[in-house]
Amino acid sequence: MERLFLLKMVFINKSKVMEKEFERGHHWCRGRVKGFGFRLTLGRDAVLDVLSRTEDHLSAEDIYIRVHETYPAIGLTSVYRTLDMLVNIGLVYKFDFGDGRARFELAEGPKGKDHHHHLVCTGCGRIVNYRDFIDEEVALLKKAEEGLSEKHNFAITNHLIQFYGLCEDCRNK
Amino acid sequence: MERLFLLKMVFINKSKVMEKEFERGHHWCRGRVKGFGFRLTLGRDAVLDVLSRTEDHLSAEDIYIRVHETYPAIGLTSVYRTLDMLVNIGLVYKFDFGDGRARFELAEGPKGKDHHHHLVCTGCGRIVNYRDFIDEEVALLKKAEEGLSEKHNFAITNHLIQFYGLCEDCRNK
DNA sequence: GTTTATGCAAACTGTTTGCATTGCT
DNA sequence: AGCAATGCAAACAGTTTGCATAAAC
Repeated sequence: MERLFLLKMVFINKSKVMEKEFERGHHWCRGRVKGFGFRLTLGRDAVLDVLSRTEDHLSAEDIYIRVHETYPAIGLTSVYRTLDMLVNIGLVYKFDFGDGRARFELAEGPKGKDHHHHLVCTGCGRIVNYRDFIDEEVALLKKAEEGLSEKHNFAITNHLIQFYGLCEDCRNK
Repeated sequence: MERLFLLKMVFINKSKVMEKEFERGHHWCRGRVKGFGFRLTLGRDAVLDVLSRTEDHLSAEDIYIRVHETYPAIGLTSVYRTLDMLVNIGLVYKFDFGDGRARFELAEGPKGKDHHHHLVCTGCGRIVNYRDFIDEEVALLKKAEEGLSEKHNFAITNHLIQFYGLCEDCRNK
């Protein structure tokens, strides 16, 4: 009960503070969830909140831990189920960076898509978002998509680009 | 597997590989394995043989089953350990297509690199190799690599491109 | 004869599922 | 009220590890 109250207060305070233009992340997501006929529960809202507040690439357990701080009632299972649902409705992307656990990030911010790709350090696993060369990539990929659709009869919906290498720290070892 | 050791062996082995002209099958791989100081066992040879005979993207268990046909003494554990070693020396690529199991393919055929990327059907999991637009992609990626190396201080060693979509069969359902 | 590689079984890890209960709407 | 969503524990799948044995070199 009191944690419900606490959670509400957090939201209220945050809203007041951030009401301006630095929107409190995921309001717009809620309509999307409901729009698909899913119920907007505290757990789901908390998961969306965590995702909307970070640039990191969180694993299910990372998310569970962070949500747990403000909403301790949540179980890891629900995090998995929520993420699965969010991926299915296209609100969240699921990535694999080769370390055996899935990573998640919001597909879209309040300001629209934030198209970027990932730079993965094969030494320490660090992941960097980059937004350079995106225009050229998109142009090329559009072309490739058209060609591949025709040649292989695929209806292409998505693509993935990742670069692998060693970050500065790992190179100096 | 110590990095230092591997690096040394790479240089020593370079000439050996070059002097051995292109032979049939996976003969050329053997020198590479030995060159790195590993023993060429029946099991390892059989794994390489399976990989060299297919265009498919086999999982560890797929490989185990195929090797088992000609060399029933092999255990799944050895397949995993062999693949791990082959990935480490760069003879094999390891991929993840999102179905929860790793897939492997020979990095290089007797005729040299066969640079290609993958088209993944999200309906049935079918994977198609494509070799179109590779030149343009490589040109763009080279450029991106240079820029990213500089900007994010990464020494980029590799990249991954995948397209996702629905194949013809899955679209008609 | 050394040292590396192997097979087996058991451990591990991330994820999924069955089921009784809770709690949105 | 009614049904979707949840938590817990147990199941699951792919992969890894410990250890005694076998086999390359």
